[in-house]
Amino acid sequence: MAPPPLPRPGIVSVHATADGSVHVWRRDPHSGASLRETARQRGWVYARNLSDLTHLGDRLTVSPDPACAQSVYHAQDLAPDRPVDARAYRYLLSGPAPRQLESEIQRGAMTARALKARPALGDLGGYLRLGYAEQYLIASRQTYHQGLTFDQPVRLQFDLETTALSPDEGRIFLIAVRDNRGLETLLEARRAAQEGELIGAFLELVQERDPDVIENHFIHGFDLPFLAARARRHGIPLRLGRAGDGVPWTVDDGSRTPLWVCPGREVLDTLDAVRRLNLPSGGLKAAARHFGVAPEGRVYLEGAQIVQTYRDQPRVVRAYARQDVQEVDALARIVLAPAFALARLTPRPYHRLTRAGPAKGVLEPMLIRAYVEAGRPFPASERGHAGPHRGGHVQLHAEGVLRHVVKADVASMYPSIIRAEGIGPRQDELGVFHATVSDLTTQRLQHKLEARNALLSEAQRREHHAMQDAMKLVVNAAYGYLGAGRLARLGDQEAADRVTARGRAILQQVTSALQARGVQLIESDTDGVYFSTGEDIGEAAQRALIAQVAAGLPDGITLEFDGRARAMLSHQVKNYVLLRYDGTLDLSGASFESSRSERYGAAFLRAALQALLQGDVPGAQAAFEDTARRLAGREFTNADVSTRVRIGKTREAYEKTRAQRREAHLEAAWQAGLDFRVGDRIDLYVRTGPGLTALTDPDGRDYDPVHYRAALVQNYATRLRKALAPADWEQLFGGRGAGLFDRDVKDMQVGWRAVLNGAQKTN
DNA sequence: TCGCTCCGGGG
DNA sequence: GTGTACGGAGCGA
Repeated sequence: MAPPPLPRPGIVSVHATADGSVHVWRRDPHSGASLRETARQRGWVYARNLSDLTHLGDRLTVSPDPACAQSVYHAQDLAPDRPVDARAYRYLLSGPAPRQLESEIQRGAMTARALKARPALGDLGGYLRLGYAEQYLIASRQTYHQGLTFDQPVRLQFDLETTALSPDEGRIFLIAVRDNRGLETLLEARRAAQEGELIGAFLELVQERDPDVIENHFIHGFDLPFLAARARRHGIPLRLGRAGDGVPWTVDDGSRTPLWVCPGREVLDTLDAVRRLNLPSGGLKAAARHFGVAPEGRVYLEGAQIVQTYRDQPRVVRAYARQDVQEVDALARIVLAPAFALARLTPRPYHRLTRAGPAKGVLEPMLIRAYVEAGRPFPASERGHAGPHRGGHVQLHAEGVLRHVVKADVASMYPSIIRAEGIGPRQDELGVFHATVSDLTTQRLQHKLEARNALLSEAQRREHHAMQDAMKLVVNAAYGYLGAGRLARLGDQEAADRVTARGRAILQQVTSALQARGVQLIESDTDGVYFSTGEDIGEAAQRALIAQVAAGLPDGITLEFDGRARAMLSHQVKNYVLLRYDGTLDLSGASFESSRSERYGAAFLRAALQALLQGDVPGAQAAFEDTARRLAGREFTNADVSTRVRIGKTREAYEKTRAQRREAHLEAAWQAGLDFRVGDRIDLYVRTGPGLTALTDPDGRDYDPVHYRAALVQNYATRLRKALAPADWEQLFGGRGAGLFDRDVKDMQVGWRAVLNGAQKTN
């Protein structure tokens, strides 16, 4: 490769094409000015051997030196004087332009491998090729965003309001636009005939504001495809970008909604980032509320109401649309910050990073870059090994209600082990895996400190926080990458096994040391352990106890205090409830936080848990009796007992199969005459007589009390079994009615029992 | 337990 | 024009 140009800060977008032209947009970190540069690149591909290129004859030069500009095709031999694994990528190929190089490889492979059709480069074994922008960033030793904070690039948000969800059925009547330089405006087309002008005005506005980044929620799945379809219908070229004709295109990256790429501007979808957070809903409004950034006086409109509301009260819809883009801006600052920071670390464009997996998509390009920069062959993949992979150690030591509970965990256990033990893939002769994890961990600590440095501004601290978050993401991906099998080029399952084996040993050491100090273990899981001190010894003493155990651990391994609780109901591994000292209840695991829970049952469970965790058995009984009484007296509404399910068919599709096979959920919706589609959610409840029924009257009370009384025991009271002696549980919830040998409830106590050798496994 | 398919989300 | 793919739930075998 040619000697790298000097890296310069402030890259906000790179558009590199197969013909070798590269456009780079920068934002000057000091003046804020936008700079555009044009470069050419030859492109490069790692190759195992040169057997597909013999047809090039003397157009191909082979030497240990990097290509010079004159050589048409060049193969740099990265291991000229040493033996190298035949499966290693020994050569760095380059040509006049990426496409020409690739075409020659493909052409040569057809003859060399006697193929009938021209193969895709990706299907040809023996090559390692990255995207053109990635090739440019690595070759020029640059990454995005050096010296830039999140708001230095011009960020523009826009949001469409349309008359339907599909561009075949609806049109755009309003576009809300704002940017982080003070723009906030609405463009409208009150009549259908004005839609073309509306789109034109929007495109003009984008060119005028010249943003580096375009953001919205679900922009890849809704706004851009809708806009593109409507523009096409009007014959308007969608000049949104700033290179070539500026028209965006889609890239199928394997996800359901293709990625839209806009030359010279980064298209960022806040939904992609939100999806990583596993919130109950990924919707814009829910995410904004979750992060507390919903604007004051937020207008909420159902999608289907929007058109009618616009007709009757246009101001409401205008406010709604304006708030949408404000919300996207606020949400983006939070959820896009990790991707923005990651773009400084890995040689990939910003817009790729909300979708890129942290291992293959973020870490691996960094590893490849390290080999390219060192001028060394990229190692051959390890063949997977046969032995079964063992994960972390998970064990239940006690079940029932325990008091004064502490959680201790090993900080960043797997990365710490990788670092402390020098673990890395066998084939990684440069040790870049270990060096990368190690460097990132060190730098991360620095950023963590700076993020808390009171001398820095809020914005600076936020940048440091985002940086340490990004580094954490990569570092945590490292273990998974080792074990990822064939997908990971520098994966090594044996190394992954060494990490987990060491982790199990460390956890074992922690639990033994705790036991030796007389505490009761409750549950240990991979890198953490819950235990009870029996008596309340206070937080300081609990922390001191953990510190004593930590002192016996190997260098580089830290055991931390990770919270405490007044009491814990241990139900099953990973299924437990904590009563904090401030009275709040934390429920964990599918047994306690199922999305299918009915409102009446969830309320009972919380009330009963609250009582039991305070040792108040009569209180739990009262909650049960109260719920049972209200069920029998139909004091709950149908909505209180209903559960929400998702529909997997349309009404039409079900109509066809209904005669052969009835499906309970669909049948209920069908009977109710609902016009349902795939993905619709419907609420169902059980009625006396007809059984499962769609909820059409939420305030009604015609549910089946007998069914729900049984469900109260089966689905909810069951979760309390471990807290009580079996006979007591039967007496309280078993539904036998009062008996001769009944104990007085006031004499009953919550309790726990040790689980001797059960429930031990690895995950 | 595994492997496959489908969904999310937007007006 | 770009690039080997997201994560979880739910289902059937």
